[in-house]
Amino acid sequence: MYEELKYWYLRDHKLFRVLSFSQIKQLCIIVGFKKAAKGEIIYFSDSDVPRIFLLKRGAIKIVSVDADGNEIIREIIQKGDLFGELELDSQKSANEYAKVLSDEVSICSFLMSDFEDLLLRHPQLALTYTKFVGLKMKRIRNNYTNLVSKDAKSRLRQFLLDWIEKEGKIEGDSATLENYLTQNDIAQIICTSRQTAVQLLNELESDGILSYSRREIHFPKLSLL
Amino acid sequence: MYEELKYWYLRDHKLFRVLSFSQIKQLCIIVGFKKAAKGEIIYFSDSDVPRIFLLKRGAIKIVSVDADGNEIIREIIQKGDLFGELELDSQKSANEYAKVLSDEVSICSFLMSDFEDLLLRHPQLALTYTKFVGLKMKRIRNNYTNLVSKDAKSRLRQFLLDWIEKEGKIEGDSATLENYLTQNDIAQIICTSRQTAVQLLNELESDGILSYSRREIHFPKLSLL
DNA sequence: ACCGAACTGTCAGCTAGCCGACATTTCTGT
DNA sequence: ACAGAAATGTCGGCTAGCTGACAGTTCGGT
Repeated sequence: MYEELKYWYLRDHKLFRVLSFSQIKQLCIIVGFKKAAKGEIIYFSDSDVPRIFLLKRGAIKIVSVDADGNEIIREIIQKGDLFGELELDSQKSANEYAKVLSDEVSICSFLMSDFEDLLLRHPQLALTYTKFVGLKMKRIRNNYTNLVSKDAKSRLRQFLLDWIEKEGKIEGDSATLENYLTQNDIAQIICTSRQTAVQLLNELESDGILSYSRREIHFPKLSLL
Repeated sequence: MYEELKYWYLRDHKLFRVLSFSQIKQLCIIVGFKKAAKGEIIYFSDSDVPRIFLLKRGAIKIVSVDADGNEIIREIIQKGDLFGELELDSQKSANEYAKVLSDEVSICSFLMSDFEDLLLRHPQLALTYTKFVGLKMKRIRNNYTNLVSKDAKSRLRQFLLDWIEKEGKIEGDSATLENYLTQNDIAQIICTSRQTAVQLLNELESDGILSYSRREIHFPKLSLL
């Protein structure tokens, strides 16, 4: 992989903004790079050394298999997100893997040990990283609260709002999402059954709040959501 | 506050173990210290500067008030735990406060800015702290998973096991917990109603798994849980 | 020793949402 | 172009657990 490319991959991630131009150039911690197509499964926990991944393009879901063999969605990773053992504790969670959702993804990775060294050499980066992880924690905790105190419909609305905020193409008061999730995925994310999710989506549709298709979801009036 | 005391307060926290004897002595970042009795409410978010707190003795719960005015338990903080704006993002969560659960608590605090400086000067500490926050995130995520996939009874069992692991006096195959929680608290922690929690506790009691009283919970045979 | 407040215990009715079963539509590979 | 697979829709029965209502118990303060 060209040094030049590595540079850019790190450069435009907000985590590394605290580093100077030349510092980034010296990094060279990226060791892996791969592409994968829709539906492919990536076992990132079975590589012998712990890694941290950076999703450059597309979207994937992290799923784990419970005792009964059901897939449960742990997390949706989107363009620009870091994933893997962010906790830096190298203890691999068994039977967890990633599944590609969008048509194509690009992922690059670096070794956790390299990353740790980097944090040690750049305390400011370590601080930023901690805040980064903290933010993630906050988001998880928010979901948790929603799950407890809101019903399925509110959770769906909230999820859609979050999604729009992250990836929506907004034009005035309307917005469009490229829909790489199945209704089953959506159901799992908002922690409900597929049947309930379908029903809720259709309710929103007949209320004129959105129009749903396999390819995209359109919101004619954002303020309604 | 005596320097000597400050020293010891930090010294025996696992987070600061990476620092050398003399490094700790130089810290002096502790700026506040207070005691409080059962039932007292501590607003830690209204102090003008963001702080991080260390609970030296006792137990408290972090609660926040939702839109309808209900208290919801965010977190139980026990002896030795850090709390406050661990994410280091200084953005105060409105209407969140702490309530003392045990008979008495001792809390010391330091300024977030001091702590950040400290992390910058000691990269190794920053790394440890990051892992620390990461661990917390992992625990929250686990609860989340339990909430989704397990029923109330399993969640209660899991909670009791966790509690025993943290604070139980274990003797052979039996264990005892000092019970500073009301059944209402327990209910909220495992995300169910008080009535359901009562029922479940009584079920466990008539199964001979535990004996519950306001003061303590005793488990005659841990293996049953 | 007493009173009020907080906590604990129990019951019955109700409902959000799960689950299984099935029909229909859309996509994908050959 | 076609078959099979995957995704989407729809229905009705069922149940875990919520809610309200109330009674009994324990605790802390005066």
